[in-house]
Amino acid sequence: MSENVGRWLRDEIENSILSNEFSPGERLDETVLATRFGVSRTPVREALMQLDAIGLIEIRPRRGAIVIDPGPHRVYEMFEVMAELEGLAGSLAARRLDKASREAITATHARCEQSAAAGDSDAYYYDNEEFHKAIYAAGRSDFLEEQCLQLHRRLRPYRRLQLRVRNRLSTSFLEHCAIVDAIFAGNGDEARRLLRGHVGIQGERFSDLVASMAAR
Amino acid sequence: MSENVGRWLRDEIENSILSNEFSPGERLDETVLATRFGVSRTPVREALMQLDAIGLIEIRPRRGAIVIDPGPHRVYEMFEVMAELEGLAGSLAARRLDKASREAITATHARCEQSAAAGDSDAYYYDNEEFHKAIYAAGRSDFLEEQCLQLHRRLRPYRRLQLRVRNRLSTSFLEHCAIVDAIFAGNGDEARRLLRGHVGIQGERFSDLVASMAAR
DNA sequence: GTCAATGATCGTGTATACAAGAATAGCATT
DNA sequence: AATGCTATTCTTGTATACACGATCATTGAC
Repeated sequence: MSENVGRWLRDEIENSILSNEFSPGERLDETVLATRFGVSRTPVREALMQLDAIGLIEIRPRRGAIVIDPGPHRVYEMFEVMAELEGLAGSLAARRLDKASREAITATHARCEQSAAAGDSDAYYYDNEEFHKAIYAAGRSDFLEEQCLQLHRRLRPYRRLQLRVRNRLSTSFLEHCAIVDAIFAGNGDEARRLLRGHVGIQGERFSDLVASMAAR
Repeated sequence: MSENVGRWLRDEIENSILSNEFSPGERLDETVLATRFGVSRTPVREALMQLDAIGLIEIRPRRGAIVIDPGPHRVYEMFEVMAELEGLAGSLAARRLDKASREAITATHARCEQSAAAGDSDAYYYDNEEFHKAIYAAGRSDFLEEQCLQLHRRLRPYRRLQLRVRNRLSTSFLEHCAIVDAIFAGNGDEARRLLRGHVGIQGERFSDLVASMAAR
């Protein structure tokens, strides 16, 4: 638990939203949350204000807070931006790669290979996340890394859904291989291009996303 | 004034920070702010929590809030990301350009031409902002537009400093011309490339930035 | 029977009071 | 004289109380 209750609540509620415990459109009652977490309304309000500032919920004056529903189209737009940022991270990584980052990428890539070979979708989901985080870090831009992590967090539930699509696991891993090659070869433009394709949602994958979102 | 005091205060304090009325590192005393704005501490706290969530200030437990100082390096990183996002916006604009967006770009571009010709740096600063916003909107991605506007806001003071550099005004406008041409020609890749170059900070322009930041 | 208006109830918005921790200053001791 | 410890004060963190607005239900009129 964090040292101040407001921040702790923010993380707690944020996780609840991102793990779909609070569904989009659902109203978040301050007193209910307060009693549930055993605190007063004040820190709850502070947490909600922060989540509103981040854009996870919307506080309508005198009408309470509701969880924002991004909707398929907006999620698509978020993936579009995510692809761009990851592309930048990849190109920077290719240019600035140092020993530690190289090892981190190699290690996480190896773990992805194992879970992909085992066909373990849940394990791959986690390892894949670590792989991408290793690339963010390798870009050596604190701000970019933060932006990537933040967007990644918000898109996490949808990434998980994507992996459920048939054959996506092995395809994803093959793309990883090419990305690693490009980064290690110092080929920034290629790394950027590959990551954009890897993260972005094109063509039929958009309908896959919509379908899996509807199936929730 | 917004309908709820907390949000109004957030905007107010945010503007004060971005216009350098509160300098980086400065402590923001809750009671001082409360009396200054004629409200109680509660909405002040809510505003500060939100600014903390956005990343403009830092609240250290039991030690109060201070304005974050990005520092030259981090500002550089922010411009790097901004360049990438604007590049994406430009490429989308080239692909999806409709009549309204085309007219908006043409109009703001024309105003830039006037203020550039007049050598009016302040007017150009404003018109340039509108020009870029027109491109964000032309991309037809709500999420991307929001991200661009948010980053633009935070970089606003530094953009202003940049324009003070000698000859930057006419150079900037020439770059605008090429960007408009690329977008109107439907050449997304070219628009992306040009915007990246236009917004990003390369080579000596970084030292210009550092110098102007130190001169504040 | 349906629609509108008014009142009651519930929930948010702001203020204030109280508690706990951190910083600073003063005093004592080495 | 310098350093460390303690006490006081100031500021933040949390709770509670009160007020205003919104929504919903009930009643009355058309």
